Amino acid sequence: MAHKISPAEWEVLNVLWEKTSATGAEVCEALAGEQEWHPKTVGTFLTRLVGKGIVKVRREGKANVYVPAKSRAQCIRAEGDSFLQRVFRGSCGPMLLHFVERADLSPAEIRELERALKQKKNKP
Amino acid sequence: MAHKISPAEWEVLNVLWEKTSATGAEVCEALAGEQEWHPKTVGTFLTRLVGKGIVKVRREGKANVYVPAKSRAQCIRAEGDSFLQRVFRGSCGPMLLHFVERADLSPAEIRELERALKQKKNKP
DNA sequence: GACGTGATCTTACAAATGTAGGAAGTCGGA
DNA sequence: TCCGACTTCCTACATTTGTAAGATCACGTC
Repeated sequence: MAHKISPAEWEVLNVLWEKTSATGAEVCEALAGEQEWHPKTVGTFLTRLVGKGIVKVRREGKANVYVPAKSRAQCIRAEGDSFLQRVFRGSCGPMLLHFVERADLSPAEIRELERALKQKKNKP
Repeated sequence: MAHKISPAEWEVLNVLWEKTSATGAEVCEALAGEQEWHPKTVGTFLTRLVGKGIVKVRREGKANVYVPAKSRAQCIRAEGDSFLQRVFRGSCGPMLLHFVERADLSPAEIRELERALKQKKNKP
């Protein structure tokens, strides 16, 4: 948990988790349109992620293949906790209320949330 | 929206919003126990916040009084959006689900959330 | 086996962030 | 009025982050 993940690194990581593994060029391509990053810039982020122990690298032919070393859920948990602490001083209720009021949710998502809440109510 | 609020600045801002206004020493005191910051460090954060236009300063006697220039809600919205984008790629549903499942909610909070969801359902 | 083409590794640098030290201004008292 | 105790203002410095250039290395081809 030591190292923090920067916003740019999150972008890269999201691609990696989605594809389960990728080369630098692949990451770059996947981000095209969203983030116009120079391949070398992406390379830096990947190297840094490896340095932080969040991504592992393996050589395959002439290119490196990067694969996440930590699960998405794990990182989300840490980042979510820190966000909650920072912005809402740890109060979950108000935070959820804020997002629910602001969110753009499909009926299906609303139903699922209601289910989750009901479940929460039943087991203390 | 130009300037970003750093984690340390959030701590300071939270105090300011809570007290509606405070001197450097007061902020420092309010944070004692949570964050062991040197008064000069807190001073730097306050000055930077003023520089970013998020806080206004007014002289009162021998000390400066700092008062937020932006509403808490305004800053929370920006930070929430950025968090949502960065970590959940903008998908509100999964984000909410994550927090609901992980949250520690009182029955009252759960009821309020359910109410908010119901309201959401009724007006698309 | 030399060469061009990509990809990686090493290095750089500016802006932001965390953390203060030192100089200098200001108010309450001796 | 001069002192001491606080405060603030200016300055500093190490890290982290965003953004890449230059050097180098590996592969397929001639």
